[in-house]
Amino acid sequence: MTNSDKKKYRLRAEIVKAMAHPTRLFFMNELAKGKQSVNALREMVGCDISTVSKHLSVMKKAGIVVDEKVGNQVFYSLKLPCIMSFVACIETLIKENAVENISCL
Amino acid sequence: MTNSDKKKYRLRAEIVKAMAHPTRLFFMNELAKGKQSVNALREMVGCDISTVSKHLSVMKKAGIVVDEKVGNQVFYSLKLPCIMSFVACIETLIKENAVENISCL
DNA sequence: TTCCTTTTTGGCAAAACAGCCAATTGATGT
DNA sequence: ACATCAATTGGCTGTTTTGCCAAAAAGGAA
Repeated sequence: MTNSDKKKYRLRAEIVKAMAHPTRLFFMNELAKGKQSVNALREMVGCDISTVSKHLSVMKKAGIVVDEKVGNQVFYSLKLPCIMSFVACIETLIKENAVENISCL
Repeated sequence: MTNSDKKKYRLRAEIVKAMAHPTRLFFMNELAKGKQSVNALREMVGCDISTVSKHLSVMKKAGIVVDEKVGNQVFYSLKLPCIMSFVACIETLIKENAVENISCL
């Protein structure tokens, strides 16, 4: 594995890691429907606003979402909708796994 | 967020987490080309065989890979090739981000 | 059986992550 | 200026993850 390969996989991992959390996957789902303020997202998940803000900052740093200030508040939106096709694939995998579990009974 | 929603996102996160590591993303790439033994993968990445085995076991538990015993050794292969289309999407995102960084100079 | 090869498991210490509170920053209005 | 609302940041603790070594399984060959 070359050095630039290592960099490549580290870069990919940074993005995948930024999705690897239930709350952040939920945000992706909501933001795919349209932009939302930090507080609106907070209300949906019910945890501390600082926690929400930190989740969003991780996603922003990875380039998954973009933020936009409107007056007092900050709206986040999904940067690349193609990201959601990946979620569809994950769902396929979940269904596959479920079928397998059933056949193992 | 309903209870079954929470479960849904936890389930998704489990799979995404199993990909969220440079070494594991590299393995996905290699296994997409064809099955490989644990030791062959170890030689590619250069870390301890126990580390490799644990990475693979995480991926297997998540349903990303399947294993197959052949005599002495164990071969792993990618379960759902569709997973790799997600990597393509990540690459798009990386390129997008790179372009943005350039325009910020 | 004994030896050798391949892989998995247990255990441990270092590093990274999650989520809360408190304090701060930023924008708006009085 | 002051108060208020929205969001971010710092700091802290508890949890999870990583990656190594050593030990144990699991096969195959002598």
